[in-house]
Amino acid sequence: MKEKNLLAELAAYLFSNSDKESGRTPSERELAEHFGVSRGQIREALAILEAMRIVERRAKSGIYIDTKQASVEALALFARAGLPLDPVQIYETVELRKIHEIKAAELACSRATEENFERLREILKASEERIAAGEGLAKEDREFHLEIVRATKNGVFHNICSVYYLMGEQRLPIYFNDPERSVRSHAEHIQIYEALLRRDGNLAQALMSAHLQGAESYWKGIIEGRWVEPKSATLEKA
Amino acid sequence: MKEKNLLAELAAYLFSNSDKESGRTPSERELAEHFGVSRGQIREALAILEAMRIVERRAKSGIYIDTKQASVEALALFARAGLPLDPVQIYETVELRKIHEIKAAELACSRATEENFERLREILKASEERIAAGEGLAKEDREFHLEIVRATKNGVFHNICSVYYLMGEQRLPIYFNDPERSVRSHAEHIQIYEALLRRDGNLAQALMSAHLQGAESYWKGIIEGRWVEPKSATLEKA
DNA sequence: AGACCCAATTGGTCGAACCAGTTTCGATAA
DNA sequence: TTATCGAAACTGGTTCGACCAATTGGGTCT
Repeated sequence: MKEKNLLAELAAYLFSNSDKESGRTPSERELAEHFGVSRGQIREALAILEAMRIVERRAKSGIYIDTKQASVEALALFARAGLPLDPVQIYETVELRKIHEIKAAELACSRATEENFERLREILKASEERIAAGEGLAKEDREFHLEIVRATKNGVFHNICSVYYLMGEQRLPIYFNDPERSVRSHAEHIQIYEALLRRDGNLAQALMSAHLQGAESYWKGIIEGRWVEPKSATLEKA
Repeated sequence: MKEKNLLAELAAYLFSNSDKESGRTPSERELAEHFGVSRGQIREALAILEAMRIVERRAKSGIYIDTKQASVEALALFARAGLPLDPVQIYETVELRKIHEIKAAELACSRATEENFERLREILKASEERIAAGEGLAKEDREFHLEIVRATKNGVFHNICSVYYLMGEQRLPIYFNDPERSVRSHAEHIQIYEALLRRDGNLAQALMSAHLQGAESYWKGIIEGRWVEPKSATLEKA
């Protein structure tokens, strides 16, 4: 088994192998030896981690990590890398989604073009097929919601959403494990699509709000006690 | 004069010195020679640029840049590095701010703690002093708005806002060049603060909405023709 | 004109070396 | 015993040179 993702492994290693007091981590040379790669490789990964504000490299001193705070970029990275996320942070992203998407639905009503509607139809069709096959629709759900953001024609908006949507990526499949949930979501998506098509801003907002309420309650329930571990068993209770 | 920020210079260089068709940039060895640094240095910078999705390194082929799209992380980086931002993107961030902060004001009404109010008072006091000194309040403005987001107690929300607030950082001083604008902003900040203190969510929302409308109109005016260049004269007309 | 082949180029990786501050720890002095 | 000081080990920062294998591009042969 080759190490596909040095970045993720390194980040995880640094988190667990750092001095709890100072945050000081093993040296570049030690890390290089531990991972069986050259120092250059380690430095490249550390440069990225530093740019993401995850670690701080102090010349002639050492590498320091602040385990208490994680930046957005860090969260996005972790999602990409498949590292576990704090359930509280997941809930927070859902709350943020609500803020974004309710407004996005309204804006999309006045700005969506035929291209957007075309994409939405494609996504809904794919969703239908997936449900017919008895599968959950994690991927299609994300695409549907992102396309609505895209329809606002605000590039920065879309970029930001793309980044933090990745955060929920690994948890989404669990949410859609329940087939009934997929069916209900799909039905709501269709309603939202129709509201957009009718350019009915108020209705679209209301539908989106109700649609997201489900997910919010779900995650809220999880952080309030009944936390279910998906696959990996190496998650701290935080 | 030493090159303080290789990353920014490299990014700028790659943008201008890439093949318009394929997006292919000079090789690592050429870049190293051009900037007078070792290949390792270039590779480190390229690793960051790649993590930020600004460039793509294809093994045994070359480095490619997609000048058409820039990710959020790229925007944040550019803001940090002091590179010019597309005025359209600035307007888009202002629109996004409206979405975020109106809701943030509402949430803050129910979640703000004494610590938040304390900070807000400090910021308002600093604003007053700055205005009394006849200066614009760029920094205090950002701090005021960020503190409200912080009062929502949603860490992810705060992180994301911190990131893209950096984008407007360089333009903000221009906005507040007009002393009258600083005075008006400050007065509105006080109103918002009082609404938060009274926990009046509806009022806080309304005030925030009106407050941000000014900035939105301002930037909208700029992207619609009358674009004023601040200091640097090396901005492409895009 | 088209198919083919080979040599130059390129990113990926490694290791050794040197520099100049920082840490660490043991020896020395109080 | 405790505090202080100094030297050695360690650390990140940076450079150079080398090798690999796949891609690329130009030239050649058919």
